[in-house]
Amino acid sequence: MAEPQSENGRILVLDDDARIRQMLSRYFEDEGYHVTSVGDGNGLRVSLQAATFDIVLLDLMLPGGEDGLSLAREIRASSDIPIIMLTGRDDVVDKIVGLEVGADDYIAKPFHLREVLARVKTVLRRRRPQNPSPPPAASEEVLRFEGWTLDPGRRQLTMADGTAVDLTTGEFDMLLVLARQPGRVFTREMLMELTRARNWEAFDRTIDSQIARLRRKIEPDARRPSLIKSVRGVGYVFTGKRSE
Amino acid sequence: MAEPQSENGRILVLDDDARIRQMLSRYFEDEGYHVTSVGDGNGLRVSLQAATFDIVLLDLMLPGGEDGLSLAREIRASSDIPIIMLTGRDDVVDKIVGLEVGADDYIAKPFHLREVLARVKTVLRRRRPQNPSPPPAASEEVLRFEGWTLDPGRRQLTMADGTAVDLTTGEFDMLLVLARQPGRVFTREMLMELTRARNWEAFDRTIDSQIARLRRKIEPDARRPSLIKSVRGVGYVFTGKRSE
DNA sequence: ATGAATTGTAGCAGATTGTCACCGCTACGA
DNA sequence: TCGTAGCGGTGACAATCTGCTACAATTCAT
Repeated sequence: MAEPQSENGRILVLDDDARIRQMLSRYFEDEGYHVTSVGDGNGLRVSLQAATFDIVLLDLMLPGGEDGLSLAREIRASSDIPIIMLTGRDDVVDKIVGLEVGADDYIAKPFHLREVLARVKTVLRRRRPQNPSPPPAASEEVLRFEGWTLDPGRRQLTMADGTAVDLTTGEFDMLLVLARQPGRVFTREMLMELTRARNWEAFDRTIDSQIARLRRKIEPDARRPSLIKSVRGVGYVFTGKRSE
Repeated sequence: MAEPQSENGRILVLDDDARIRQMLSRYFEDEGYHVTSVGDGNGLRVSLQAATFDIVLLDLMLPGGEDGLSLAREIRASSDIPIIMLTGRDDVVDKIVGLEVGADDYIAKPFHLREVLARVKTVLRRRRPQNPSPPPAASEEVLRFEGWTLDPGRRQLTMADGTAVDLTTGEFDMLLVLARQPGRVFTREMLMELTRARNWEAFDRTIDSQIARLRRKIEPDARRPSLIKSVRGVGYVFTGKRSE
């Protein structure tokens, strides 16, 4: 990347955990965003006074009497800057209230950086056109096929009997991309672009390996794949039948 | 190129950047396509009303409240004209959503004109059976004939007794193309176009081989084919009776 | 920082497909 | 009816491509 790409957007991060702040800062800066991070409500207020941001990532669980929801409400009172909340995994109430308060999306901790990036991009894009009615359609829908359940939000796959299948990030991403469009044949190049950040190099069998690993975990008989089939000379297709 | 060759296809380009529009226009016109280019969503709508096109090249990043994805969705709602999206280099979310919305392919900016031409040709050439680019859900119907069941979605063929027949990618594609139009005679050239990506070369018995292999797997008596018959001097026909 | 987990590479084995060569059959005219 | 030019059927083999195991390089989590 020879590009300067320094202004994808200005992000303000509020989290009491310094490691999380640093993690987000580094990642987003690498991605070409300008990041300011603060550890408490006052820092947030000061920063918002001092500069303008395109989006705020707001941790809802703050120590010491601080309350993320109040802060969100406070921000909303004076501006309509997009807010993405970082919530505890199962904090359903917070999520709901958060969206009511005017947050644009929420991400459950622990989260994957790639996921956060995706959400940020989505929100920023959605914002560009005037989007006066904040409550956006919540996050993505769950995909069901042949008894399996793929939950993009929680990033987990469960079998017919309810058992959770342990997929790695990469495996999950791969499955998600494929399963979203059953019957569509994806080339390796497309899969590479859609699941990795990296660049594609000519003779690369990475995708094949990943597919093999994924099959091992989800295909009853890896010799005769029923969910993910290969299309010689082209790539792979998801052949599971979507159910409602 | 002495020929007038003005009808390779009619392309509609939407991009807010006039330079890009011009670049694409000139290039594709040189290549014998008829190009109409517009700079915003309204232009797109008007053009689609006014004339018919073979393909749409759609920039996803539009200024001023316009949203390429919405436009793509809008187009899909009323027609199944092929769409190729022009996306930002790393915009994975856009790519995924774009494909979900029903785009046929995407090209990351900045792109090479050659590349665009290649993709356009590919998309136009084959509305391939195996590459169901039609609207997302449009899972195809299952074909039944003489007890056999051919399921394009799952890419599998089952016999009367429910046993799955193990067909290779090429065999499956071949059968699918033939079985979709029982009684229609396909020349070898058509079959080559419809089942392979490669180019056709004069003396090629590839199709014959593939047919032979396929027959071996599905014909009760390969000597006297009952499902796929040869038409001397022309090609092959599928003669199985479709049943519902 | 360090060990564990995940992902990227290599390379061999097995599949699948592209070509060739050879043969039998069909169409057609002498 | 016989002979001949072509065409289609096949088996054999080479060229490609995919599956998989093993191991190295990275990334992640503590």
